Amino acid sequence: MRSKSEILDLAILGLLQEAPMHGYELRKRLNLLLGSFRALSYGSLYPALKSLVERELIAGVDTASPPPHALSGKRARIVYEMTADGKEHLAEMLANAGPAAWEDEHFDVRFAFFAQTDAETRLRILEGRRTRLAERLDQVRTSAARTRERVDEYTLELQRHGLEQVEREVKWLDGLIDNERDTRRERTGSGRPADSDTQGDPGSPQRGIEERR
Amino acid sequence: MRSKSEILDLAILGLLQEAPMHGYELRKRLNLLLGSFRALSYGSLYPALKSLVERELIAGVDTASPPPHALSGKRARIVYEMTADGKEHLAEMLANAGPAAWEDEHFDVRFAFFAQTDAETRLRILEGRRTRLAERLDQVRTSAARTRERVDEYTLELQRHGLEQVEREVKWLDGLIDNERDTRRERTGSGRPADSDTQGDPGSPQRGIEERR
DNA sequence: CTCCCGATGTATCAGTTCGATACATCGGTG
DNA sequence: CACCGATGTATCGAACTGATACATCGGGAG
Repeated sequence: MRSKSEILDLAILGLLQEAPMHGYELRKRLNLLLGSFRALSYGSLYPALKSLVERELIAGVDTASPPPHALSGKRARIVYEMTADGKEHLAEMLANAGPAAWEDEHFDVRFAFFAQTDAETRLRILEGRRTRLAERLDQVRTSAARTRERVDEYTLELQRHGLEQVEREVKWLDGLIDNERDTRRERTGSGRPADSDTQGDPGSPQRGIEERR
Repeated sequence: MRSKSEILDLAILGLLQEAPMHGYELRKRLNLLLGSFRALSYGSLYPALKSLVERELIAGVDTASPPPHALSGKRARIVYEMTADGKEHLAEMLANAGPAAWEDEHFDVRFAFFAQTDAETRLRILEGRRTRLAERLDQVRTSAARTRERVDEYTLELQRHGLEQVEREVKWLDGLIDNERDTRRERTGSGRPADSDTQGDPGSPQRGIEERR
């Protein structure tokens, strides 16, 4: 009920934080933000925008009507921008890392806005996510062991591949967590900068993700 | 509209092909079949079952009522089994590899029933899926190149990871495709009638099944 | 210059799916 | 024997999707 719309609110506010935008663009940015696909339909977006406007977390400005004097050749569109309340609300959401934050749908969005999230919360979310995945891994492996004999090879291969994907994701998370810890350690002062990466391709963001504000 | 319920029909029929089952079990099997998660709710399952019964593709037998003589201590449950029409319908669906077959939701299910699918169709689906993924990869890379400068490192990392996952999947598909081709060549190639198994379990992924802890 | 077409843009609706929940029985365990 | 978690069937309202309608913009073909 709330889960989806809540995370959608967060995503919208997060994007509007960077710059005011109109619906169409918002949708595009949202879709490419989330990895690759996962098309968000207008049927979700517009109601969400409406709700946000009603709650006065954002304000919609029609570009066409306001200037009666200047004949802005521009097409009519509604540009949304955050209000003060909206900024506050966003900050709250970003600071709060409830157990929902590491479920599938939520995690990607939360991660996408890590730059606006404090280090504490980042770490909490990453670790929560990791635990969640490990849990799932365990569960699947157990039930897979029970059905081992009764399934054909294709099904088996599908499960194996699924498992591998999740394992890969866990490793990815481990890299990110290490990175966060290193950054934190540097910040809190102790000597060793923990310099070189263990491998050439941990692929995680190199350091230097500082908060600027 | 149809897309989801159609694939759900296929999945149900495919499972019932193996053995008659009741709703609860069907759901469990379905959920662990599909990789790991992706919970299917009863709100979808029961209506689907009802529809299938109406179309007489399956038949539901209440285990409790039939035997008035034997006091079967068994709990009341409805076991579903395929009808002749259902088997026919399933065979049709399995033989048909429309362009929908390699979309995200469909592919997993189609793959899960590859053992019941002929080699021709298997190959078509695998290749269709591969093309689809490559397409997506291309698209994402292009749009990513355009936005490269404007996004923070976490967003970048998220996209990079997403891309990597898809690339990995493409490689996986390549392996499977090669495997199918080899199997096919063996079959059509030199005259070794000894190999003639009725329908294909043979090829299948050979790498996968290694030890689990 | 004009016409057409694909991209941009806002918006809604019917049909589906989901999450929660209700209800009931079964098999253990303390 | 009382509790409790797993098994089992079933439904409802809220939410989401895919399709569609409508309109304007920019640019290339003729």
